[in-house]
Amino acid sequence: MDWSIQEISKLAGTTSRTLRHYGDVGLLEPSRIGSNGYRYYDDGALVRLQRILLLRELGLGLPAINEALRHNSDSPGALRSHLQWLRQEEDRLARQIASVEETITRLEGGEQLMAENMFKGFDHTQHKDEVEERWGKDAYATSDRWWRSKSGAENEACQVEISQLSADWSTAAASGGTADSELAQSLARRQFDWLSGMPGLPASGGKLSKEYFVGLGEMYVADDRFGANYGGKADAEFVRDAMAVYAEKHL
Amino acid sequence: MDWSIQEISKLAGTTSRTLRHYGDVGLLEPSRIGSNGYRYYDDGALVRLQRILLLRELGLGLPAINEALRHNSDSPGALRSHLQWLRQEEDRLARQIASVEETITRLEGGEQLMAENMFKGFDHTQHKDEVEERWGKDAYATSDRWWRSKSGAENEACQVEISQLSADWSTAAASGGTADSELAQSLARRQFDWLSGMPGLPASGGKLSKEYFVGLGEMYVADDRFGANYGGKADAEFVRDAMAVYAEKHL
DNA sequence: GCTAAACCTTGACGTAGCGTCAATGTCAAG
DNA sequence: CTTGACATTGACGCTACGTCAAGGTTTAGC
Repeated sequence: MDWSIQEISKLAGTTSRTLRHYGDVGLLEPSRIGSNGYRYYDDGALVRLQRILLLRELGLGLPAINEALRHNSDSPGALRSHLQWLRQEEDRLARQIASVEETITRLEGGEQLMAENMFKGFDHTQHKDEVEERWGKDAYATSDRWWRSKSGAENEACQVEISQLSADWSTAAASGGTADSELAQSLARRQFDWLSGMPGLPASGGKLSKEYFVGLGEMYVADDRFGANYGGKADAEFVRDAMAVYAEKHL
Repeated sequence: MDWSIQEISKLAGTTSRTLRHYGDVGLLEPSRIGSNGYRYYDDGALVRLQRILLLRELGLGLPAINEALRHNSDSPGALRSHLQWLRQEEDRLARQIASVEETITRLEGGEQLMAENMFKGFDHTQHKDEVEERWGKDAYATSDRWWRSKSGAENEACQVEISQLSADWSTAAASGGTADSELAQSLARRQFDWLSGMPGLPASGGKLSKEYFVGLGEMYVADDRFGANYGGKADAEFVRDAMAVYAEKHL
């Protein structure tokens, strides 16, 4: 007892195109091929097809399905790892939804579509490649995880803090003071303190590493994103210099 | 002040390939193109690029981003509809996760990776919404549990039985007999007996409810899935009529 | 002035899983 | 014999780029 390609496709609730595709990728071959080239499927193929479709509905990819069926159709191994992936996706989606909601809220509050960008460049996570090269992959990953793990409220508080700091730097730079002025140094200390609150950053003697702190200042100048969010390169240089002075004095 | 393609890609934390792609699809054109064909981007382009990347991280597609930026970069309209889609995805994922977990549990219980599809359309559980509306949630849930609770062997036996019944219906419909022919009526009785074996179905006087039996026949016609598994709408009508005749005579 | 390194260009394939023509051959019914 | 339904292979399309490939440009060092 066998069926034509269209018959079996209807039996299983799919399309003939799908069956041809499964044949092409070696997932389900016809049990017989007529002299005219027609594909015919028997009930063994039907059972396999139904298993394939079941697994597909569960979200597995075709290669994974092939593996699962080839290895042992009744062992939950493939499903377990697939479940992990699904949970990760769920997490990712949840975070993305939270981000979108937050962004909408901020837009409604009259803020610009720049919010995180102001923050960008202030910590090292935006200089991924360079930071990985200089301080190792963990520094980036840890800090990034930390940032992403913050709740909406915490996140917002962070944003406010960094926005304030950012605005104060701008003001100070515009006021024409020097990098070793009291104002600039107090800002450098706030910046240091803020960075100290982030985990995974290079430290020495329990404090944020001097090398890292100075290097970050250099990045601000080298990487124009920072300057782009402020008054330009001059401001970035001002910040860098103030940080360098602070580092020499206190680190 | 403008940057080369690689400079701006690093500034924004992306790649030159991405920038070329954005140029190709008209999402972000270079602000200037040198006589040698080199692309150059100014700070206006940088701002736009950063907005693009922000929206992209939120999961919007490139066309949607283009719309959002062209229409009004600070209106949350696009984000709202995107949020809806994200929530749907979240729902879908949650359901998929539940299904996978259930499947794993059943596999651990020694059950087979069964084809529920052969069975599709023949009982009411495939018409979930409608059956819940007409006969209450219990009818669906009970029957579904019953089905799922069957062991692999039982399940397979069931499959064979229902496949046979299904095939016989097809033959009878194709043979051109009437709904009140002996053949059709014997099939209706087999169908009735089979359904009688399922728990949770509406009954009256110890027998399967006439109303339910007739209604199920109507569903076969109304819901194209049934016809799709057979010879089309005509066959479904044949089955429905035979069932109705049987119900009048015996219920 | 030459050369190698580094950076630029366009072009095209690959990805996941089919949907959707297109051009053409085959089969069952009237 | 014709018509219509169904079959075949082939190839493009879709998302958002990654990844060569082949070849031109600029820059830095000798």
